Amino acid sequence: MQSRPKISDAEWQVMKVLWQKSPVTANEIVEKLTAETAWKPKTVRTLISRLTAKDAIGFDKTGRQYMYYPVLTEEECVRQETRSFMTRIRTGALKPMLAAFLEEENLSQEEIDELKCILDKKGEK
Amino acid sequence: MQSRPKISDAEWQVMKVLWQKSPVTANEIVEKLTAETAWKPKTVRTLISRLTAKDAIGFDKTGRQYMYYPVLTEEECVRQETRSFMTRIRTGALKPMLAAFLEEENLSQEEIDELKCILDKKGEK
DNA sequence: TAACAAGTATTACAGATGTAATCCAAAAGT
DNA sequence: ACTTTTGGATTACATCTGTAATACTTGTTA
Repeated sequence: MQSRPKISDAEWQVMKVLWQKSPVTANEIVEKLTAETAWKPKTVRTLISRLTAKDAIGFDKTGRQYMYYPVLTEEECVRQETRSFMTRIRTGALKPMLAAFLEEENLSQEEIDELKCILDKKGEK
Repeated sequence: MQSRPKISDAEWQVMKVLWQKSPVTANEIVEKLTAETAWKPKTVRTLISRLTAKDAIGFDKTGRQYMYYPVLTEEECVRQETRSFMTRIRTGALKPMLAAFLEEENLSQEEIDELKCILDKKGEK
């Protein structure tokens, strides 16, 4: 069971590692994250455990070590986050919110063009 | 003290009420929110208390009732949320994320046009 | 002025989260 | 085979959140 388990901030870090490359051992995850963050190895282990408990990631036991892989895709999770972000932010008018959002981001010219392209497609449909 | 207190999901609902209109009495907030949500009046009171504790909102005591008003502006809060949303989501490439983001939203034609307008302005500058 | 009503403040309590440490079992080395 | 190591499972614990209920104060009313 797990329609849409909530992934916490810290857990997201682990998901991101697995989305980049999988399957990997717990140790590989630990190495990456202890390098990027200030977490102790045990902390990362805890996050991994919680994610498996939530069925957000899975593993195959190949001998002593487990090989972890993501169960939830990055797509779904981004979608999920987007939804909760939007409901949180939105007061009614979408525009001021998105304006602030876009202001906040330092978009490159290419990114801007790509976004316009996406919007065009949505527009004509 | 409060550089950037974290506003929880439930607390955001209260902030949104105050951003729409302020100052208001606790009762007005309670009425709005018990109508929109399934919360009991006491629950809303708790949220109000926590927000004052965080200095996210303030009040003037006029007699026995307090008049509440937001201390943090909607702008700052949206910016804040945007930032944490982006750092959470972002793996490196902005595009796939924003694509999913825009896909997810059901934008009206007008909204699409407005966004393109915002993008244009960013683009030319 | 005493009792009441209406707001505010305090307390409650379970589950999520951040951040680990300790315990246990099996693999690996001696 | 016994001990050491190592990785996974269990336990820890404070804070934050969701969701309220109870207690306390002080205007208001009889």
